[in-house]
Amino acid sequence: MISNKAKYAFRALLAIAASSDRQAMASADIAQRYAIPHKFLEQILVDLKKAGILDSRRGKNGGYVMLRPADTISFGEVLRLFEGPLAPLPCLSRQSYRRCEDCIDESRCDIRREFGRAYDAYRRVLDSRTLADALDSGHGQNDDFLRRSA
Amino acid sequence: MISNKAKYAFRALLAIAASSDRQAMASADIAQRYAIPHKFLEQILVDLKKAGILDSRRGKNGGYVMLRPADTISFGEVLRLFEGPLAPLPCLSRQSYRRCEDCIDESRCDIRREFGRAYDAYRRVLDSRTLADALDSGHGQNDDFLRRSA
DNA sequence: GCAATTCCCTATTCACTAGATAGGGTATAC
DNA sequence: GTATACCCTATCTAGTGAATAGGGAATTGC
Repeated sequence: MISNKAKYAFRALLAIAASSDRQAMASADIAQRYAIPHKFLEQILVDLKKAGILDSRRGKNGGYVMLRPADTISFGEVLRLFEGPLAPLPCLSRQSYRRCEDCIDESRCDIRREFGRAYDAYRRVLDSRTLADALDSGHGQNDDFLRRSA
Repeated sequence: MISNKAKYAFRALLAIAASSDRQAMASADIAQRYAIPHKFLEQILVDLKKAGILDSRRGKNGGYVMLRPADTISFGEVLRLFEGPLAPLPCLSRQSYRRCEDCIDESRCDIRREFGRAYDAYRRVLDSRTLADALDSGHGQNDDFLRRSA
């Protein structure tokens, strides 16, 4: 199960990406619309800004806007930001590989081989699908007035 | 990342499944061979017995044997035993479905749709590959004298 | 029939993390 | 120059992973 933090991040990102780029979305608005604890959401949005995904404006009419375009941001990237490595075993992570401590021969490990198959399939989807893809698949219905929840 | 508990369970199961069915494997032997804390492993093996996967014999020459054949036990089944639902969202789990609390329309949730794709791919592998498959893929080398680790 | 062996059961500990909550600091627009 | 909204740091709580501890119960071999 993914964390609430990650789930909130996706909700906020999809909301921001789906809105018109001209005006920023305030964290308080997002929080209210999606029933996310405001202070908690603020921390998340700051993380997304530090990661170079969002930009922010302060003061009246301030809020958050996309910094990078939505079709360059994959689900995998966002998920890794909040969950750390997605791999089921440290020895399967490409981005933060770590050897299993008491492993003698990695290339012969049955567990690694089987989880490698599964993880490959999982990762392939998450790293290829972007926020823009997700919005496009929404059957064309713009649900700005609905809560896009999970 | 999967838990140590699950990892230990796989090691033990693969060891038992790979050994000759005639004689039981003692928990202490498995623990020593794979560097698993003995008392911790005992708990795991009892869980596997309660799940109907292993059988046990007490006393001298006692130990554990497979109850169900290795080609009927999928990685998914074992993983669920120790990790609970594998789905990234409660609303995606078939075996223990739970609605997301603040979700208005599940069928329109972008997050659910995208993670559904990824999870399908992941689950498909884990639920189809069995312990026997894993042992068969081991390039024919019987590594009873090696630690099969992860 | 008894002692060694091995499985079995329950409780406890310790560190770590998720998931917030709290409170104020800082920049900006009007 | 004040309201607005982002930003930063600290703290709290419940839950969980990963063991450790200690003894009880069944079985086998002698």
